Amino acid sequence: MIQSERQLTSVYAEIAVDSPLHRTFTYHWHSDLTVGARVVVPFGRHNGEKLGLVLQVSKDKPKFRTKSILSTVDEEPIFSESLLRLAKWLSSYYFHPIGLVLKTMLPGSVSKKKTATIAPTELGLEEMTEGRLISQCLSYIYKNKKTLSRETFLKRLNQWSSSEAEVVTLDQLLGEQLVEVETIQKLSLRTQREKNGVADPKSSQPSPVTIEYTRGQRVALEALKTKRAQNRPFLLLGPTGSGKTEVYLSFIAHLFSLSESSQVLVMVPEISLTPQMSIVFEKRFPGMVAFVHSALEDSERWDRLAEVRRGNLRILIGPRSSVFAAFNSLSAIIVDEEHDSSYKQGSGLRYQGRDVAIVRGRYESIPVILGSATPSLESFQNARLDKYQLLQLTERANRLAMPEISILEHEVKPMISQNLGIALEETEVPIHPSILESLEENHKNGQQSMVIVNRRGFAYFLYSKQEKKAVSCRSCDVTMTLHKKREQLVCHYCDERVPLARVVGRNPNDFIAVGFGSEQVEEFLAQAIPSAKISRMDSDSTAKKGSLETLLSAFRNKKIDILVGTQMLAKGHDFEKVTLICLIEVDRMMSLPDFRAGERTFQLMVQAAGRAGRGSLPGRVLLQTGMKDNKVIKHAIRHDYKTFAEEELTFRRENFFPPFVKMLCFEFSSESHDQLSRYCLHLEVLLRRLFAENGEMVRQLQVHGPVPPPIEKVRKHWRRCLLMTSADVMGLRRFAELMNSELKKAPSSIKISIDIDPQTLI
DNA sequence: AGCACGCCGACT
DNA sequence: GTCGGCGTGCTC
Repeated sequence: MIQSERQLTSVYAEIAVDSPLHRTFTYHWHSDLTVGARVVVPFGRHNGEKLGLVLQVSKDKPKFRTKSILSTVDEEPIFSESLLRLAKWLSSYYFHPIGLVLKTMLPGSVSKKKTATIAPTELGLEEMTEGRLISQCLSYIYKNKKTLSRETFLKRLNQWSSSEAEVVTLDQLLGEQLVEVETIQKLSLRTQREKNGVADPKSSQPSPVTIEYTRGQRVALEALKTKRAQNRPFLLLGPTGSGKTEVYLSFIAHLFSLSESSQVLVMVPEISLTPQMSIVFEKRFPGMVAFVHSALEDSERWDRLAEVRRGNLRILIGPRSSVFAAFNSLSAIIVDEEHDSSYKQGSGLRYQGRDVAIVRGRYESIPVILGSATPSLESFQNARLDKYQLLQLTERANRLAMPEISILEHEVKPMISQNLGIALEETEVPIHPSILESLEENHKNGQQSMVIVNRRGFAYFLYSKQEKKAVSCRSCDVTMTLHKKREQLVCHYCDERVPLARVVGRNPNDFIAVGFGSEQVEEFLAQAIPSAKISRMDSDSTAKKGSLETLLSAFRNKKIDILVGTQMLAKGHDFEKVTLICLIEVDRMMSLPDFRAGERTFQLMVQAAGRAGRGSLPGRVLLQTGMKDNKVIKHAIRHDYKTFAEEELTFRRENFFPPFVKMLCFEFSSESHDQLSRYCLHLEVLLRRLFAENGEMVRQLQVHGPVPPPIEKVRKHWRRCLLMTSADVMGLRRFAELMNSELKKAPSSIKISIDIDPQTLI
């Protein structure tokens, strides 16, 4: 009877397992299963416990033998149907195993604890039956158990040793092979603590506001309200200060007025996750906002996301990973500063959060709004093609003119090549005298300034006159950056630190610090303008938890006169009192060997300029450059995004760059330079063969490489890149799939990863 | 990714 | 003779 009942209710489930395999597995279970819920399954020869996710349930018995699921975890699905669909899209689009995709989408769900257990060996078991002292010890420790955690084992060993006044050590027992150590992975899962189970959205209302909207804001809002169901993303193009945030807020309020339960996802760049952002939203939507960021503990993040999933919190503000959050009733996605590079994940599942947002919006039939003053050319082109609906804000909401950008030409000293052995002179910070003057004047007038330098540290590198070369990192093929205050040389790629004294030894005069970074500018300005309080904001000075907030509030409260920092400064912060922005050295950024160098420089300049004059006083921007005739710089100075974009698009079209072609990059890395270069030779043969065999597919395909990237070695791993571009998206994908299956045969010493739509070519 | 099986070099 | 290198294949 029981047997037949079991057979009646027995189900077979397609499970995505937490392992890097591009396939799913089938397990059985004795009662019904929920699609989208987590389960624990036995996996592999040793049936180790692994986390799985139910993708599909079927009553049909498969032809092969199946194992049974060990236990179910969630009663309610943790992934909705559309999120599962998104997971499958991610897996196929980014060539990433479905199990790992799901794991990435659910951060903090598993914490794998490795527990060491100690078990008696066969010899040990025999020994226990003997009467010797060591036998008594073993029997005492184990009593009736077969395995013990290392902890318990040691505790009992200690107890026995002290009571018997005989010391037996673990090493001794191991040495005599009476016991052995095993490590097992214990799966520990975070579950939903269902509070009442039912959604209980905070019944508070948006705070009433009276705002005088600009014409642009009114038009944009009207379009959002009337066309939100069109299933076409919006691109909200608006200069800094034109009131994009107000448009978001009003639109959200509108959505909330339509439905009591609707929720909104607001994606923001990692760096602008400052308290400021939360204050604006919290003020307008009190008690309705959940805020997640990378610094949160897993448990904290999990709890906040659970509140969103239940529908108790109605707005989620978070970085790129928040695009995976489960909602009770999601009704819109907003991607603020959509051009920002932090939307792209750099390792593992290398997704572009903005693109994923677009796909999710499509799957859930909800509007997606991309906002930026300087949209990515991909998005702008989509707007030109009417794939996105363009909404434009033209005037600044506070009626202030955009800050004027003035150029200060400075002599471009040729960058010293590290190995040429050219005699070097002591370098100094090449800050234009007028910049210094202006900073001083601005300070005297009681106003605040920012100086943006796009490199942290004190000096680019340390040059040894005697050896005629720069000090390099031993794990990476880059020079190490001098950090003077910490008296260290730091590798900005692997973070290795070497004390300065150890490098310089007894003859510091043999070394010259070349180039300058934020630290040196800070020091230089402190000397040049002693009356001003100068601080620095970069990833070094804000590494400690809470220090960013401290620095920001100090600056906002005018405890700091001049803030020196990296690009971090240019993004999103709204300081009312800043009236002068100095951009030092955008030239190097412009000269990077990447087709997006111009786009990035434009974005940095315009974003930085947008920081000035946000309050009642007009702002000013000083740009120090040796490239005053450069078109990108010219357009940036006039804040002329459209002309810049049109010209840049022409350049991209003519040179077969995105958005006119699709790009993907295979990355090969290995600790052995030899094996890597040998494998790359093999790759070339393989490529030639695949080209010969797939004429039609490769017609528009351009392959570059495999070549060593500009930085060939990182963390002791040598690298090669194989870049493929094509205007024929399907052809490119099919070829990549073909390549990918061939690459499965690669030796294990070669690590292979694929970057779809790479953002940097480095 | 792990993990085991399997086949060839330098050591007790 | 064996320990151990990493190539290869498998995971419901």
